[in-house]
Amino acid sequence: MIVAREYLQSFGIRPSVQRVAVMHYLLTHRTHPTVDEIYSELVNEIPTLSRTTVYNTLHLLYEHGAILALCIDGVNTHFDGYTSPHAHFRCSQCGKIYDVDLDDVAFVERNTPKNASIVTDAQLYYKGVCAACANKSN
Amino acid sequence: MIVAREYLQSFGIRPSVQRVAVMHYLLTHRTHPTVDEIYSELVNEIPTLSRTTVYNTLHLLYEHGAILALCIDGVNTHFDGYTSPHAHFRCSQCGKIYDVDLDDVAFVERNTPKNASIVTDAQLYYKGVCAACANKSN
DNA sequence: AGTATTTTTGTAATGATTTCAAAAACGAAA
DNA sequence: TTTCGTTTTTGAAATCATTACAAAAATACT
Repeated sequence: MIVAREYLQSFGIRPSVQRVAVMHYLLTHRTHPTVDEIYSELVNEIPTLSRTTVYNTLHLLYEHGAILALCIDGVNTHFDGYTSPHAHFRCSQCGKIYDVDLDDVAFVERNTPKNASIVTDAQLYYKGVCAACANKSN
Repeated sequence: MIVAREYLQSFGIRPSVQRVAVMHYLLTHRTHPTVDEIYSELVNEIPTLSRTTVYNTLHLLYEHGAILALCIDGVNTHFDGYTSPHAHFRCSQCGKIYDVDLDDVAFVERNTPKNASIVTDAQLYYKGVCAACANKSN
């Protein structure tokens, strides 16, 4: 948790118990969880935790650039504590979201829209069926 | 409308009045509209049109690969009748979604996830503030 | 025409997210 | 450490996009 606390402070975010817990969860779980997945886990260690606080916190972290927000399945927003440039792949069968390495990390930046005055975010995602699910259904 | 009708048939989609109207709208409006924007326009020419039909139709068109579905603002799904490889840029100020050309169209395909058995869709999007909005607020 | 199939429609339900105001926690100053 | 102002958290209620569903309408087939 010490890491999460300092990480938050490096973004100028006050490290409340709830914020540290959310940030810590994202730094230690590379599963791209939803609000509800985060809430359901953390409410065990913080019984008074409110879903709204999780929403508020994720919003705050996102605004400060401390986490990524993935709009990929059209239903839930998924969150990622790993902010280095990479893409995502969502399996429509199992719903898992995988990280995808890029052969040319500068590509996204190089193609920044010409009419953009500020760019705050860029995401590349793939959808399909993962190898694990393809094997199962054979 | 003749173009939309034939376009649908080329995907093996039965060209009902409603489907042709939706497809025609997307082929003639490069604005990445939402379900509601499409519905509100088309209900003028098809007074009995139902929102559910627009949902059904867009779903069908998407499943057949006739249109793109953009999950970019976390609230509404936006649709695009222009399916050639390109990225998108959403201005968080005005909400407009712009098309973005890519300097290397093969990039996305080249970085297809290694653990993907099937890839059905790939999207690259940017978020930020467009030049038009940046000028206004100065 | 008559029947089976597909498509459309409208209403009701679902469920993620936001709103909002009160309560609690925190920080600074004395 | 008390007090006061500010920030944060909380929970209930509201919002709103999307889905479920079953009846009605349109279409295809014989």
